[in-house]
Amino acid sequence: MPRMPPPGTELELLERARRLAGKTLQQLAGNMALPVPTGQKYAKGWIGELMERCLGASAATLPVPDFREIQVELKTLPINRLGKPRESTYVCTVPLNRESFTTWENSVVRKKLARVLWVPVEAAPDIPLARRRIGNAFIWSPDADEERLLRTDWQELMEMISLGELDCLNACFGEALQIRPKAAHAGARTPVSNAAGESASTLPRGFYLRPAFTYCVLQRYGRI
DNA sequence: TACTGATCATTC
DNA sequence: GAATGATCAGTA
Repeated sequence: MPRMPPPGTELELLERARRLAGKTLQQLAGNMALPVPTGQKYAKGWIGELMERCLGASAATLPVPDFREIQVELKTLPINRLGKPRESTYVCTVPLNRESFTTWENSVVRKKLARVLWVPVEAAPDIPLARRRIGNAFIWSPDADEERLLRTDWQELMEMISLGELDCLNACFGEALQIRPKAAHAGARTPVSNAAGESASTLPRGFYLRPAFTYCVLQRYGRI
């Protein structure tokens, strides 16, 4: 499987990403000698994996930043014809064990979002996967307002979990950050410690950034 | 049309 | 089974 070596610096990563701007997924896959999937229902995550290979991400499947050498996380962002994100952005799984409860400063969400390479990708439903183009990538860190928003949401959501209110926690909570199921199917279960400290099991959840938040990031930093 | 809850592929 | 990468699809 072809894969670029990891970038040594942020600048090198950014230059690599910028060279991909305007290219189609077909062109990129062709360079890497990979087939473009047919049928988008079965291609979830393919664009992300393609970009990892093209840019030299090194930490696939590990709960650490994609570019571990320079501590940068890679996120592709599907953009519709209006330049708005078409989907929410998955951040990480939600810790449900008391042992993993921590402060915002030490949270995985904050670590993952501290430094992100956003790669906008054209994603109108009527454009076939092969013809979708890569946009102008940029490296982002939350500014004071964004960080405050994320911290407030994170603290509210984690407080509900630590109070044992997981059952009434749905995707409606959180202004920028929300919690939604993150599982192979609705029957999946993961261990959870409840309010009484007893162990139980529940559907695995993930933290996601709402499209409205990533849209603001796009407007502050980027353009397609 | 946007949003929530559900789901799909791959890898370890 | 659980982590990664996400998008699908029903419905409000």
